[in-house]
Amino acid sequence: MALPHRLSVLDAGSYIVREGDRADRCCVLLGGFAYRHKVVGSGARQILSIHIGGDIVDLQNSLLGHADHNVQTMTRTEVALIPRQAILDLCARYPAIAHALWVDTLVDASISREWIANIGRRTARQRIAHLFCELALRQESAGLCERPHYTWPMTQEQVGDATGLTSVHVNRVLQGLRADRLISTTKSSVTITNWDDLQEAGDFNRSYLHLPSPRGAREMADHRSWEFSAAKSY
Amino acid sequence: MALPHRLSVLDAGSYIVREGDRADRCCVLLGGFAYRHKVVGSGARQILSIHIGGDIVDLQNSLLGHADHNVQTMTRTEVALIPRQAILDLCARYPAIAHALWVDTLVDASISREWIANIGRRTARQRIAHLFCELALRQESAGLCERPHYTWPMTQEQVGDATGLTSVHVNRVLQGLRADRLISTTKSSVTITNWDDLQEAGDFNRSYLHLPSPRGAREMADHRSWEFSAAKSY
DNA sequence: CGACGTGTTGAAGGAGCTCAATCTAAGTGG
DNA sequence: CCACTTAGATTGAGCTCCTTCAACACGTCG
Repeated sequence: MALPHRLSVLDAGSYIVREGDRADRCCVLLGGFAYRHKVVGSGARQILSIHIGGDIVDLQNSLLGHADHNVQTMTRTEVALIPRQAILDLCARYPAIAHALWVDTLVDASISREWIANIGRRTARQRIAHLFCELALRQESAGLCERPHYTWPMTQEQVGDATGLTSVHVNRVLQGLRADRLISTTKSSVTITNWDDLQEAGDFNRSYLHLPSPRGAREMADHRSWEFSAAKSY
Repeated sequence: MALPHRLSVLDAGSYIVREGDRADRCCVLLGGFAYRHKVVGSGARQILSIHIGGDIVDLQNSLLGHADHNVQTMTRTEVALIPRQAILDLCARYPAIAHALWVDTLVDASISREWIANIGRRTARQRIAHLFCELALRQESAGLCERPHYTWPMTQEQVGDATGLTSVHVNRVLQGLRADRLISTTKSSVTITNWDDLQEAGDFNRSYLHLPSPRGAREMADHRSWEFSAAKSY
């Protein structure tokens, strides 16, 4: 909050960044949901990632200079817009923060890789179940929801655009998941009735999210050793 | 070369990193080709990215602490292995290098995003044509090849694993591309007979690669301004 | 109340898959 | 230098998962 920033509330469907934009500010999602997407030549849309409160949605664009994809809100959202230069200065002044932000973008990249595998090599049912697991676990880990109830902001068409399917097929697969009592849905929420089976159905393994876990303690130690080295240098 | 490192020559098919490994060193590809991949529950493999001489193939893993995917050589390669801590120290001492490496991983992430769109929303023919364009352009830009002849280290099965297709279907699509005189292939090379048409066939737009271009001068200026800010802080 | 966004359903078709056989070229050992 | 092996490329036939197109249902909101 000490950084210069501007708070803003956006309606669902607003564009935060458009492909090709020169990125002069960086957007942090304070509440609500947003997603990144690209539009291919045929006009079809591919959703690249989904973002929840707390996510930095376009640090990538800020650092690369111009946006290579769109960022759009999925629900009404509250965002903080931070000038690009403020982020750069912050990173220059506090190497440990730079490191933390770097790691944040690396986790983001890890999620992208999992999505490549998800879309490239899994069945429609697996892809959709996997998406449910990911979003639920991330919300839970961010302290936004509690097992087994989660916010589900996506339309079936958006699920299709995220998984490389059509909305019609998504509808049929969802019926299957409901019939098998893995999930139950309302307008804008999901209940994961059976976590174990849903994970199994989605071939889901949380490790790619790099969330804190029993192994967290060791990673923490690593980071500390890095700060130490940094301190040595000055 | 001033960093501590160990040079090594690896046969085709060697694993550089395995999923789950604790990453204590970072691998730079000096020559040859390598690829990242994941294996999903069904046993199918998805290739996540392809790497050429000069690429840093597992900076991500080094910084995240443990590998979330495999890295394997595609041809005989020469690599330099650098201790993880040496990279961290280097970053702590020279913020501008840290920034450059960060940007390198961001470009990597941008390529992953394009792959998501490629696999999720393009036809088999588009996906494969797109892959040809990407690899050719990256080789050219790295000064490894000259238009219109490129090294092509991939088997048809690997092309399938990269594009989410089967090798049988890749074979048929390749026949189509050859018949349309977009490419011609030998054992381990491609000639792109018609760049314009291949780009068109692959719905390819180079911007996601963030290569130097007419707009490069301006980006350079941005980086310099960042260094200035960094200098100010000390 | 009508319009619109979203979810649901049916029927038909096709892009890409599976399985299995065959072909080719480049080793490899004797 | 040749028989043998093997990895990869090629081909055919049948099938299926998912798409396409089109209609309809339902709730919300101005």
